[in-house]
Amino acid sequence: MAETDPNLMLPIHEQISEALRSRIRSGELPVGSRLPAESTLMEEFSVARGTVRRALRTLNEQGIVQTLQGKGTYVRSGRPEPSIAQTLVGLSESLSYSEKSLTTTVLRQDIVPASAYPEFPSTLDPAEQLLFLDRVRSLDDIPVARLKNWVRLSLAPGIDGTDFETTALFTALDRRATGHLSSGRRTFEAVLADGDIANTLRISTSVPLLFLKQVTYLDDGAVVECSDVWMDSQHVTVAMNLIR
Amino acid sequence: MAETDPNLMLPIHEQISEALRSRIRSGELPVGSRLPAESTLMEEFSVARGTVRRALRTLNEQGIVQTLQGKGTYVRSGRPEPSIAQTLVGLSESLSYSEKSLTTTVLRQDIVPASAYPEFPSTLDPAEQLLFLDRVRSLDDIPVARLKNWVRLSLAPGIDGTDFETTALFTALDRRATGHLSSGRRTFEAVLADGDIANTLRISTSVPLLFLKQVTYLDDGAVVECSDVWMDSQHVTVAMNLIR
DNA sequence: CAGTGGTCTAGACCACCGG
DNA sequence: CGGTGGTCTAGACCACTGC
Repeated sequence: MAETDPNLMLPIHEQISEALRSRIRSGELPVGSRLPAESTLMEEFSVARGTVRRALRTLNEQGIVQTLQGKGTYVRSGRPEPSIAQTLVGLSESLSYSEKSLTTTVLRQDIVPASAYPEFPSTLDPAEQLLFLDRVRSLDDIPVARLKNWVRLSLAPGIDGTDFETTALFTALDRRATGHLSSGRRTFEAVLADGDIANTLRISTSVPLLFLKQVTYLDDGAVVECSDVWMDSQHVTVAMNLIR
Repeated sequence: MAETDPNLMLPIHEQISEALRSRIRSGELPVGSRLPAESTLMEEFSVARGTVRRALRTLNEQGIVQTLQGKGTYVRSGRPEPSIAQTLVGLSESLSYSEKSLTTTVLRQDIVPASAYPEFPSTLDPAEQLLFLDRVRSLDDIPVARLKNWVRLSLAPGIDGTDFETTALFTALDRRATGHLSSGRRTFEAVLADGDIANTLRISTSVPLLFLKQVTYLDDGAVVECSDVWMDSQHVTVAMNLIR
């Protein structure tokens, strides 16, 4: 693997996976076709087998190819459209695939001490400042989701000046965070709406809601943000695509 | 790594990841603590570094630990919920990471014509045979999930002879399906239990349940199975890990 | 600086698949 | 059977972390 610009130096396994991705995009490796055997790729890229396998692992994890023992590695049939749940994106990024108009109303946007939210999923100095965001998302003017977010201001300085009616939280985080957003975790539960939630979603308290708890991590493992989301599944469904 | 029973022979890296999972469950490795360094684990298990890394990779993918360059591998905060959602696995595969005992009761196991389930997510000959499975999953004898599955017998011949109290559906599908399981799709909703569901889960009809609709595809894109799952989120939480 | 994980090599043996 | 991927070893060098 030649590499001309030292600034663009990427691990060899990433260069290989990108080269293969490119062949798949161009149609040189059509859907359903078999990739060259690992031994062939070793020779072609002049690397050890472990490096080829590391590259193929990435493509498998991305759902681009599927490796079958004793048979080979095959280009997957057409990639499913981006799903809301599989990669780390904000709710608005995923809902925006819909044709309906998405609007956001900010109910509260305050700076609070960490002691005001002891459930924050990592231990904080009680005096640390958090940005508290309380919003309602509507599709075609029907409220469908209530979102409460807590953001560590020390890890996203200046984010409190954002207009969150027009800017998605993830967009602001990408710009302001001291590190890169790296991973997240979501849990799903079913709950009944409490009075406050029911009011803003204009439903009764006996309606079951989809409740998501989310945590967003930076590269270094620090929790930069966490959120509670209640969704009315009569109006929005959470879907995800899965890879074996 | 000694291995006495050749029938139970598992790859060494899986034995190591299970050993570490067990230490985490038992509290020997508490939340937030650092795992032994890879070099230490090499000595302890008498394996090469690559094998240790393969084991840690599994735990990372399952969201149980988080590895940080130059620092170490840490036990993740939060309950170790099984991450059912990121890769295509059956419910039992994901719940089995819990320390509780998982049991399955089969309520019905019948062959029905496709006409009996018009909601099947692909167009079928009304006379085609489907295996209908109706099961209850319990953790420590508390019923936590009700599962209804419809499997196309023509794509998984002989699967109707399986004992589904001891064999997971995905295990049977892996063995019987005419192609490889390749992908799937899940949707999440919150619903109220109807009378029948409430009875089997021993809850009232006003309890909100997590409702999952799932579809499983083969390599060639054919729908081989679909299912409806109701889960009591007071007892089980669905979690997923997300990568940016 | 020492310790950690990330990458990479060059071999080896095995299990699975298909003809 | 030959070809494929799955596992595993025993090294090596490097980048990042924290003291």
